[in-house]
Amino acid sequence: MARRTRARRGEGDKLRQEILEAAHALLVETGSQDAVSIRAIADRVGVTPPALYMHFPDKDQLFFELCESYFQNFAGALEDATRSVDDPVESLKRAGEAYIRFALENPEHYRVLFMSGGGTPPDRELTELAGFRCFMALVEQVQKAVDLGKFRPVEAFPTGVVLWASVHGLASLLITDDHFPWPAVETLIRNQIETTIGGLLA
Amino acid sequence: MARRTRARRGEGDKLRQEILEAAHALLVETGSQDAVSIRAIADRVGVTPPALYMHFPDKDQLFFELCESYFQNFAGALEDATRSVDDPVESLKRAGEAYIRFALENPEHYRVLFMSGGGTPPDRELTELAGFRCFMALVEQVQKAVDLGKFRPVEAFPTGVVLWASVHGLASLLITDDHFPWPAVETLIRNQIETTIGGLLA
DNA sequence: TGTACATCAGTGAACGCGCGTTCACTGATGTAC
DNA sequence: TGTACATCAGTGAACGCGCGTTCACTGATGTAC
Repeated sequence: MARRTRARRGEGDKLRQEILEAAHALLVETGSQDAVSIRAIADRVGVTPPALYMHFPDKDQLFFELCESYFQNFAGALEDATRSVDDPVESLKRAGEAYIRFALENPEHYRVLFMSGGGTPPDRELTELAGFRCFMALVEQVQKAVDLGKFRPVEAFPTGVVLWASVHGLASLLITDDHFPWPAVETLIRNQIETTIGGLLA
Repeated sequence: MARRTRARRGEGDKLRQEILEAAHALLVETGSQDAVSIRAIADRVGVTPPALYMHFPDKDQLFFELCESYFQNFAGALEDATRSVDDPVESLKRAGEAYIRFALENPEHYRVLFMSGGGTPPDRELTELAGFRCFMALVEQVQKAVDLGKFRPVEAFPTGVVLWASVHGLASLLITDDHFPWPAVETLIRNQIETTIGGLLA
């Protein structure tokens, strides 16, 4: 195990940051929160396991903070994709595309955020609250599309679920099934979004 | 730990069956293959852990057999739903509905079969081969719908992916997110299938 | 029918492993005089 | 400027745990004579 030079008085946050980065790297390598151990993180940073407890009360809290940052990335990606897009239908298409692309570019983040099932209690709350806000933005766009007469007069909330399920379905299948003979990803993304949106057009 | 009476000479299969049933029950309770230990299975059956090795070479093989039976149930449910349905569009709708219902009624089976990510090597092969056959049946129906002029002239294989992703998306979201304020499941299933199929109609 | 024996399903103890977390401690860093 | 001291980031050893798997064994079951 490589020794690291001890932090100066004010530099406690440096190790804290390194711990989060190491945890992130290991999560990417193993693909599962359970498979990343406190000991492995400490080893990666070059520190003994108890040192982590100077910065995090326990393992759950450590991963909770990691999730928090993942979710910010995710929400940011969606926002970037739809910023200054007025047409709600176009906005939904771009959000859907950005959603799937984020999942494919950050499969481990996506897995933790949306496919991890149980998860630890604090994680769940976070994902649910922040995720719910993202979802409601989607519902708003659906309502707008209905009001403008571009969509059939569907109920906005359940229709939001249809769209979410559609993009989540493609993203999670692609992440999970490595060996399936997938057609070109670009084609799949386009088909998925065009078909689903197409089913809603007036 | 409750003692069980030792099996008669020819009754080795009885314990074997009990082991599979206990493993299944524990999988349903914990929701994850990793969380079910050899020791817990043995305990549930009323036998010591090494006894399991009389019937299975290792833990992976045990769960592989479990998966195998799950997949038979799944494929059977799809077949039952589409038997003697001639119209390919109707067949696709029924298969989609049966798919989602199977997932919701057997969330642990579904999780193991389609959401478990890595999984053990033998499991993967099985799911991929048997799953691929189910998928190709779906693709056939799509092609038939195109040939009959009921669907737009889409490519059958990538369109099969759209349909699969759509039902998988709803099923896996419902299984994963217990706390989301889901509208009525019946509504969600209907919307998901009608919208996606609707996007393909000629 | 009665007894000696072979079979083999299941046992009990142990293996080495990695885990999250605790606790008393050390020793470089910074401070007060 | 030099020295004694307080701080506190990080250490080393240990805790109790559950895991999959192994191995020599036991003892009821069934068989051969």
